[in-house]
Amino acid sequence: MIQDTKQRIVDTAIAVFNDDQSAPLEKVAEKALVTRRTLHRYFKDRSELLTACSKDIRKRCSEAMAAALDNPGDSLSRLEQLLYAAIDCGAKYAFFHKLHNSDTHDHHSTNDDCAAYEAMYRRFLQFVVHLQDQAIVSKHVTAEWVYCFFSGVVNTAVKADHAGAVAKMNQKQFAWFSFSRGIGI
Amino acid sequence: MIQDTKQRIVDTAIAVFNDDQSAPLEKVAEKALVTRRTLHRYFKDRSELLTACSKDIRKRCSEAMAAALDNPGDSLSRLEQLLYAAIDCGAKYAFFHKLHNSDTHDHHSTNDDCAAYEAMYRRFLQFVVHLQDQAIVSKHVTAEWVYCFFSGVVNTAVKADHAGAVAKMNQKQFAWFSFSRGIGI
DNA sequence: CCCCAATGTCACATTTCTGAGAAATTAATC
DNA sequence: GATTAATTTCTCAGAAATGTGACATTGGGG
Repeated sequence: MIQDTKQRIVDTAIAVFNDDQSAPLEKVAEKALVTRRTLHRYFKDRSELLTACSKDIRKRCSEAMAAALDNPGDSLSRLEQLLYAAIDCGAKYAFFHKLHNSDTHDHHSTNDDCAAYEAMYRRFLQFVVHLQDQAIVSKHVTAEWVYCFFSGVVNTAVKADHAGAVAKMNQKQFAWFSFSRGIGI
Repeated sequence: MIQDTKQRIVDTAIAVFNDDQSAPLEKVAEKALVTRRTLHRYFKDRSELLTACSKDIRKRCSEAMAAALDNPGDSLSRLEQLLYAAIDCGAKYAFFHKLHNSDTHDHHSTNDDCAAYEAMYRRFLQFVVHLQDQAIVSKHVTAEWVYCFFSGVVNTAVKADHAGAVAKMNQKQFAWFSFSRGIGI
């Protein structure tokens, strides 16, 4: 039960901060259905909450991505699973990406969260290059672009779902359609 | 000169708010290379600045998109020009989209800005349906998804450029490659 | 029924953000 | 070089956000 509330606050905070970095904590508390006072019982201050978010993201998101890549099966279906995994992470994935690519963020490989992001990023690039060597992914685009595009499609899918612009059942189907073709598959 | 500063503040504000809605005005002023006091001389308060941003966006972005659609030439190249126009609008386009799709935003067709957004949105959908009828765009995806995807690709291209993840000369090329194929062209 | 852990309520000090006045400074124009 | 417009600097008061302490309330488990 205690973990329940704490986790709910973190999940809410990720969604809120992903949308608005400087949103007041009151907003997070409200959406998490607790008082600001309760929020502060679990997290001393804003930065501690941010840290918790970052850690949670690292754990869930990074692990989900790694799991998809570790999948048995051919490269192509691994790529597909990777996309689905990221979409399932939703705001978490979006925030993961945003956190480590913001102007203010100074990257330190010594920081566990940065290291995890970097590892995921590197592995992704490597995987794409591998797919390009197999002539599965087009060489008209760079691996860096494929990564950006991947993140973009995930964001699009998550937002479209949230806005109700696509039926739930179509979300992943459309995302994979556009992503796979968009990288020349 | 007076217009210079005012416009610079608006441009900066759009970029800053696009990244962080609740960013303090100090941040906007700093990036616009003026004092917060100067900012307040042009804009009474935050909401007036926001309004100015919204109007500026409507003007530049909406017009650029309309111009691309009014182009002579075949449908396909119009679509391509539309994408390039949106990418050229950069943060403005992103913010246009964000403003009118945020949870807090309550849409009123009577509001000029909302009306402009709605008009652009409708025209886009109509155009896509037209392309689908001509069998240029795949019918596997809905027009709504194509719109979301379009915005997503624009965002991706703008961010990738800003982050230096792609060479400037490749930005539009990659974006069109991924977008066009991503909708089944 | 009582206890205890989780949460809520309220009150408060502190900090940051906001908006505006007045005078000083800079820059361009004549 | 005097004049004027634009901007900065300094100041301040009020608003909003933040963080905390003391105490009340609630809702299971013993």
